[in-house]
Amino acid sequence: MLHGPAPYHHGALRQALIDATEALLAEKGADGFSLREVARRAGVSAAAPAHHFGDAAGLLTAVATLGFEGLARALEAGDARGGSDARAALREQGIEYVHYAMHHPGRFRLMFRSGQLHKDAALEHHGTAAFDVLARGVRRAFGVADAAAMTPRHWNAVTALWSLVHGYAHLAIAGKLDPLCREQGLERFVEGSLRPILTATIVGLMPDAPGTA
Amino acid sequence: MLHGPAPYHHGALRQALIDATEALLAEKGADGFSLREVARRAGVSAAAPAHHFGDAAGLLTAVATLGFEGLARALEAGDARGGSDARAALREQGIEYVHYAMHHPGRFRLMFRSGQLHKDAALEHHGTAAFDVLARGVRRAFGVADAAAMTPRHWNAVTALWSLVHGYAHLAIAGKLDPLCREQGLERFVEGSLRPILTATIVGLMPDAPGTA
DNA sequence: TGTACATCAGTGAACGCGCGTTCACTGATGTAC
DNA sequence: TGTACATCAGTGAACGCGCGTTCACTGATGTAC
Repeated sequence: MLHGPAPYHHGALRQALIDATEALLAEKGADGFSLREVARRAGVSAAAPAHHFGDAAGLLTAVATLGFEGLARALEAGDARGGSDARAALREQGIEYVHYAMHHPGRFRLMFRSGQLHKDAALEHHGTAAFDVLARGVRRAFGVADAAAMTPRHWNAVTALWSLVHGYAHLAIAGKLDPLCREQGLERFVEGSLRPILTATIVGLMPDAPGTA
Repeated sequence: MLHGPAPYHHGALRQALIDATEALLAEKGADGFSLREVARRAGVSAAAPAHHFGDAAGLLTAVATLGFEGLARALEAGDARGGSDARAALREQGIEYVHYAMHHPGRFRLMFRSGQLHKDAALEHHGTAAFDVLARGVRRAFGVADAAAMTPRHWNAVTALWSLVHGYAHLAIAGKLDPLCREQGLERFVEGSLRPILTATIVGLMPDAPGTA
């Protein structure tokens, strides 16, 4: 297959820029990001990214939005893996959350750096959607049928689980858990510690709730 | 008291630069930071900060080191407030951790952005010292006399509590808890939710351990 | 106590660099007839 | 089906800016005698 000269109209510039941004985030984090560097990697002119996305925050917001979409999918997959055991489903969601962050550290950090993102309906929507997966999981584990029936105690459980996995994820990708690994790699350490931590925490938060649906 | 012309030798340049950096972090976060801006705020020449600290990472490392020192002190204070009740002491440590982050968000985030910091013995030392306050609290709550007697289960409790408060702190300063506040301010929300969350989590992590020393 | 001198903290002008943004442009695409 | 034209995605050279760093310097401080 012969490669002619690049066509004047890229055709998939948006995706190319997003891919380049993902690669850049993975490699250097959000600090190494610049519109010009992204343009260079995508093989387009320096002005192209701003032409498409308005400014750097526009491009980063698009990437963060996709990030929340991916996170929500991951949480759904964890939830499904738990099957009819509501607590197991919640635990698997937590494991997915941490794995997602560890596999996409640059993207994950970006998603929570609101200072570099636009306030945007799509971003907000997908952020809320991911949160809702967790909230539904907690509701199911408590046996609360209706979203309106959530009490402060139930919301506290949501907050606690989110905080737990969010903190664990952050510490893991910041290398702060490395000293706790003791010979084994981070991957193995997480495998050994995250599940019991989640199990114990879930029991603490809902000792008397129905364990399975 | 008359202010003469600024003396050629500043005399407290180090502290002035650290103060300016703290103010800048508080105002614009680590992204708005530059050596020139710090110099401007401290009223010294553009070259002065690098002269003193080598480079930006040097100055930021100094600030982060002080940050860990302050965090350790805050945790100690929380621990003391808990008195002889080891679980209460642990809970108060957690509350201090979150409050520290909320009162110094820029500094707190910097402390965990190892990409912008030097690997430094003093930084490492004070980071470990803060961690050790928490680890000692857990040891006491489990009734483990010797550090060498810590089992994986005990370390998991340390990891879990650290993750919980770290995640809670991050979410709080990122504004992610705002939608959960329901009319009340973040401050009040934290006051109402953090304590029960910590209490329940501690129970989950150490259901059979001696509650008080 | 006074003088000479070394040290070194901090200066300030200059540098080159990568950045985001501009703007007149190019040329592929899609639509009207 | 062919032609004319509007649209607009993307170009590329140029701009001004703030940055970190350099380097010859200044002048206060501390020490030796």
